[in-house]
Amino acid sequence: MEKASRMTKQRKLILDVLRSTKSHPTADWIYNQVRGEMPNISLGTVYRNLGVLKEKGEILELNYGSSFSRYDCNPENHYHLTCTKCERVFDLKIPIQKQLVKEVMDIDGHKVLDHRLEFYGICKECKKQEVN
Amino acid sequence: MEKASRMTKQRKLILDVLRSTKSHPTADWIYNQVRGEMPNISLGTVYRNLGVLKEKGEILELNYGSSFSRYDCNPENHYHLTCTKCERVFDLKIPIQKQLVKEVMDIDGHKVLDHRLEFYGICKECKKQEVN
DNA sequence: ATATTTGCAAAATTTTTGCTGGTCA
DNA sequence: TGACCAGCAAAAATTTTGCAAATAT
Repeated sequence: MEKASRMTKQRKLILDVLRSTKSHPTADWIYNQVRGEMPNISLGTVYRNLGVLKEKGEILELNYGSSFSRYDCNPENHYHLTCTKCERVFDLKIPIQKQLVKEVMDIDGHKVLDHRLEFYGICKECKKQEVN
Repeated sequence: MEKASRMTKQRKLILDVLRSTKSHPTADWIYNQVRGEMPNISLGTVYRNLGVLKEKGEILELNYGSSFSRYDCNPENHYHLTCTKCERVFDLKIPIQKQLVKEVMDIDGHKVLDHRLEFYGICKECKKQEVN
């Protein structure tokens, strides 16, 4: 059975901060935000709580294409585009591609439990500023 | 214009080691393999060369779903399945999903230059050993 | 009451970098 | 010959962990 867990002030604050932004922040960014409200919180606590929240399925850890993780308050699988110009990560509206899972099972014979799809390119906003 | 680059003994050996395996090894694994042949090579050199080879488009760096990178001697985009049981990474045969790129451009309005698709699950071999 | 969590600091892990001398083309 | 590269070792960057005190339920 699942381990008990408490909703401490720290954990709640971390979750609130993550839910209050549309960006996909790093642990360090979250740490700095949270410190505004709770100056003595430690970075270790932030990491531990992000880990717990991830285990409970309340958030996602994104560690794609860089040496550090970003976190996402939306635990449902969805896809992202990382802008190579401004480095921001955007949620995409395109639907989950369920047929891919079937395809991998049929063609490659593995049992698929999960998948991640990440795009890289120039975001809508940076595109406007591009000279042709 | 592009920077010149030399095929040093070290760089060649690193590339050969990477090309000789179907696994998707870490820098440290490559380092240890290469040391068998060239005991004085340094880990820094391995990292530097993997970086150069990646820049030249000869290999891929895979940094998805873990805290460290793996490397792939096949520089063409292709998809992987990471087995959550044996931790191995498998190349998949399913074709590149070009329509996804168009979908992201049409639905989300970003300019897509590249994409990565990673699957997680139980590989063909581990599946056999599973009890039902 | 007590299992869980915190803050702190130290350590672990993975990767990068400065420097000086060596080497490929 | 001269830009590029190697080895070494130290540092950087990110994340994890041990411990004693505090806290949520």
